[in-house]
Amino acid sequence: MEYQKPKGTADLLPGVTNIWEKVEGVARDVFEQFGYHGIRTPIFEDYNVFSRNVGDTSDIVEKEMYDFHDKGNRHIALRPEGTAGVVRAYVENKLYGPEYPKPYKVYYMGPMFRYERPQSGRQREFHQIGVEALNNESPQIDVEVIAMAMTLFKRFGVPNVKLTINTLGNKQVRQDYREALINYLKPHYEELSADSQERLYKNPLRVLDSKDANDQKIVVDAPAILDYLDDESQTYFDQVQALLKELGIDYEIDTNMVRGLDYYNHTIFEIMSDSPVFGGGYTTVCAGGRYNGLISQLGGPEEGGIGFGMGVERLMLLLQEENPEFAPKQELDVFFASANDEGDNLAFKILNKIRANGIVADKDYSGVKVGKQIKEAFRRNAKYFAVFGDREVEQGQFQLKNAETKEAVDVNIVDFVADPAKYLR
RNA sequence: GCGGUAUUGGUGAAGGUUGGUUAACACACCGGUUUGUGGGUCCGGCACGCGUGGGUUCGAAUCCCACAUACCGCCCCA
Repeated sequence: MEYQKPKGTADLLPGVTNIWEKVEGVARDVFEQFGYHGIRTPIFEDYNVFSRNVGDTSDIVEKEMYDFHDKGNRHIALRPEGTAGVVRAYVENKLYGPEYPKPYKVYYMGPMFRYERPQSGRQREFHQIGVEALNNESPQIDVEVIAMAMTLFKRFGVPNVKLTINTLGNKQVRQDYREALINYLKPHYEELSADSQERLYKNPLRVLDSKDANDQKIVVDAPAILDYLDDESQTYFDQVQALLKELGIDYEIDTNMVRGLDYYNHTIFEIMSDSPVFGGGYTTVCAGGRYNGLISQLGGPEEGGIGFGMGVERLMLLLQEENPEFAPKQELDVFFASANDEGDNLAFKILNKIRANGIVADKDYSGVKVGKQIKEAFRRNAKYFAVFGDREVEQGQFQLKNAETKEAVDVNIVDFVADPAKYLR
């Protein structure tokens, strides 16, 4: 093989693109229903848009960013996530102005890039569907965003997912808690796994969701963030929970749930699946949270925001397992076969006429024998197939056959072109 | 970034430990049997090559090295 695709990328071919397109279509419908509209921001941004805002304690910035210097010596990075670019666009276009709706609600879907070791459901070029609700600090919006994500999974036909929420509190809370956690873990330093020892000062919250069994034992008695919430943060979290209950949305609180990106605070949530495709245990397919402070950090006003991102590749795995019938089969209304040149020319002309009526139609272009052409009709899932042979064409007709019932009728060409749908039910 | 397993036609793959003449078998596909109506039968065709590049050898899919990619685990994350 002379050329192969770059590591961690994928070719999506017909047969799977129909599933992707259906997923995107369903997502769009749901988002629009909730008042969100599409936004498309660049796939690459100034390196600092991500490095200074996504967070420099996260590996995403430290070692997973796809960055380079362009011919003008600008430091560019392929976007590793969606939020920073959207917020940058929000600020740059002054979408916080009085003439714009508040909150400003957008959605996006597209490729993201992280330089990491590929595994099932994770690639270097991967895709996310995400939403952002900017310019708000209302628990109602938190719950709306969560409800929207849950609705999405319902519409995808995979209702067996688990919602987990937590709060990180405001900036001060986060700081206090971080300190308390370090103080708790310090005496256990020698017992911690090597990974966790490293995490202790860099990002102590990460120790909480360590997979190491011994770490987990230590963490059981660690202080919980809920004990460090101030009144404001506590009230906010209580309101979010109350609203979730009002909408009848089931959830769990996981005080050990943390976030890979630095900009989060207050409400964070994940939607997880324990589908066997993920090889046992829960895997996150959708994650989001609030990021008050990010907008001002990027040069905008002091406003809050909240959003989520969904990994499309993981969603595809889930869909394939839990709802394989999700995407419609590709099929034809009618396929034209012909026995001679005259019939073939006739078929070509009729084909292009009835397509204008919205009929999904195709014909043979290889000139093989009629029998082969008809075989092709079945292979393509045609509902009907038409045969243009000597006998029929002479009489201004063709034979139309229902592929399922095998019922065959001779159809007058003029009548057929006038109202093809009548014959193709 | 670290560790492990793998890579043979359109597909599933046998073969590699014991290097040696035509790379097994099956499916799919193509042609014929059938100048006109899908799946049946029978006949025939279908890898000058075994991820890529080197090396060892009289000779390599088989042994050695490097690289690439895929998959699994860690890190991390959606």
